[in-house]
Amino acid sequence: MQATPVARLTAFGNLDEDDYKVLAKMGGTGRKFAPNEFLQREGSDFRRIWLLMTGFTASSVNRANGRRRLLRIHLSGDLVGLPSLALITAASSIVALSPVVAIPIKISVLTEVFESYPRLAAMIFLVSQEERVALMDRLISVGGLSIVERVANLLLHIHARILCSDPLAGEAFYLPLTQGDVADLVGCTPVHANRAIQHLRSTGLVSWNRQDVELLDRPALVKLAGYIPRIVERDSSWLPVNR
Amino acid sequence: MQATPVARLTAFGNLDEDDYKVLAKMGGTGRKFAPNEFLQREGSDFRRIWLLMTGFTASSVNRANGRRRLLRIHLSGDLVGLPSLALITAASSIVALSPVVAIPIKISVLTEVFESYPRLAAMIFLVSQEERVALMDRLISVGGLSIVERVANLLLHIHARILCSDPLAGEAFYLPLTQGDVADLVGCTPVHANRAIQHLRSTGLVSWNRQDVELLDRPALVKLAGYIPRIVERDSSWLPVNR
DNA sequence: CGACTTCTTGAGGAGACTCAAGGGTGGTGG
DNA sequence: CCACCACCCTTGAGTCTCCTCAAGAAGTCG
Repeated sequence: MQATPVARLTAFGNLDEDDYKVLAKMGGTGRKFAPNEFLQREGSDFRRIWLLMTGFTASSVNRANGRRRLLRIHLSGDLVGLPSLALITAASSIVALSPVVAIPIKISVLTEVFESYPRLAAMIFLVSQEERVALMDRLISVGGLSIVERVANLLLHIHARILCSDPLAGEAFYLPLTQGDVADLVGCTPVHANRAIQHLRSTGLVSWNRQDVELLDRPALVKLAGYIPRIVERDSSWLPVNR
Repeated sequence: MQATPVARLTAFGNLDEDDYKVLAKMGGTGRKFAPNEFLQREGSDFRRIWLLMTGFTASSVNRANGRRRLLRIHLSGDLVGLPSLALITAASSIVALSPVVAIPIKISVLTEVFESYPRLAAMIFLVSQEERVALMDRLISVGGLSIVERVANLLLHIHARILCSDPLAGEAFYLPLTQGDVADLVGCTPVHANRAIQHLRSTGLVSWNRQDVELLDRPALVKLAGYIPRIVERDSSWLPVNR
């Protein structure tokens, strides 16, 4: 297992040797997915989780009007499919937005983690809490901001996530999303997403050509979007120790 | 600890004697809160979780326009404050919407649960996943439905939660929310919430007088709101056993 | 009884949607 | 190598939902 995919876990504290040992068990062979291919289908009762290695994926649901709604974007290092563990059928699909590599993980590994690696279990638990906060932030965004503000918010969020796994990345990043994808993410029509993007371009806040995005004026974007950086609590003293 | 507050846990499987023993440690004396009183403040770095015994609470953030946004409603049996465990400062406030009784729980109890009661830990983990699904459902609602549909959705959701802790409850329930609260929950103005409620009344779907709500035609409401019942997976075979 | 909050109703305006059509780009196959 | 096709991006015009502002009615609590 490379360093990158565990970045979300190590944000909360250091992993010990045993943790890495059980994580290594997760590291099987990755499966490849093409854009718009599904890792999981909404309504399916087949229970499996994935560890994302590379690429962009999103949780998706189908809408009455035929379009889809993208609820949450997932990047490398994310463990996806956990929410549907609680239900008899999957609440959302998981769809690849770019070429993706993901490792399927057996649920039994999760059993072992909870039974024998309480520290690791608690850290996975914390990542899930972080996801809850992220969903709440998206709810604030969708319910209270204009489309231009939501797009700015989305870009800042993705940029922060990329910085998390690659602290040396600058203001520019690769974004393999169509404007239709952006529309599905911020909850509007492709036409309107296009207008919002052009507004960000014309005001000089963002450069966005094909799949290359650069945040030209991040402070202004932060102000525009009312963006609140979420800083994770590292070395939480309450974390249990492994036996 | 009464039976009701553990309903969300037992939905996933049976608890054993040890589980109840550690849960009993949680059961200190409840603190009372008046409506609009805060259990937790957005931005606070004081880390604590609460077990709700009675009353309605909600996760709340302040908006630029002076109003607040209610992100998620919490009822008795909910463990609130978990998401902010992952962050250095609380992402949202937790506010009482009715008279509330809640038991403060020390974080150290959580440490003990993860260390020694893996089955209970996994069940709390599953409730958090269920919460993620609920947040995704709210995101679908806010991003894709009209105000009338969102209000219908909210009523169906609350009704389902009440049925969960009291299976004998009928179609009528006590809802201690003002129309302003409803507006903050569905993400609109009080004026518009009022119009939506009147629409539901005039079409004979809902009876809503003061704090008494009755769903007069639940099938029609379900259809209107595109409501999808989320059924939890009971007796998940992967759940660990306690040592 | 008076002050306050909540509920209700009206009118005008702004943002986002729908429908529609044209232009650019990459991929495929002849 | 070129023609064609599919998808994505772009732009325009009209419509509708929802918001804002405003004010009055009803209910609640001290």
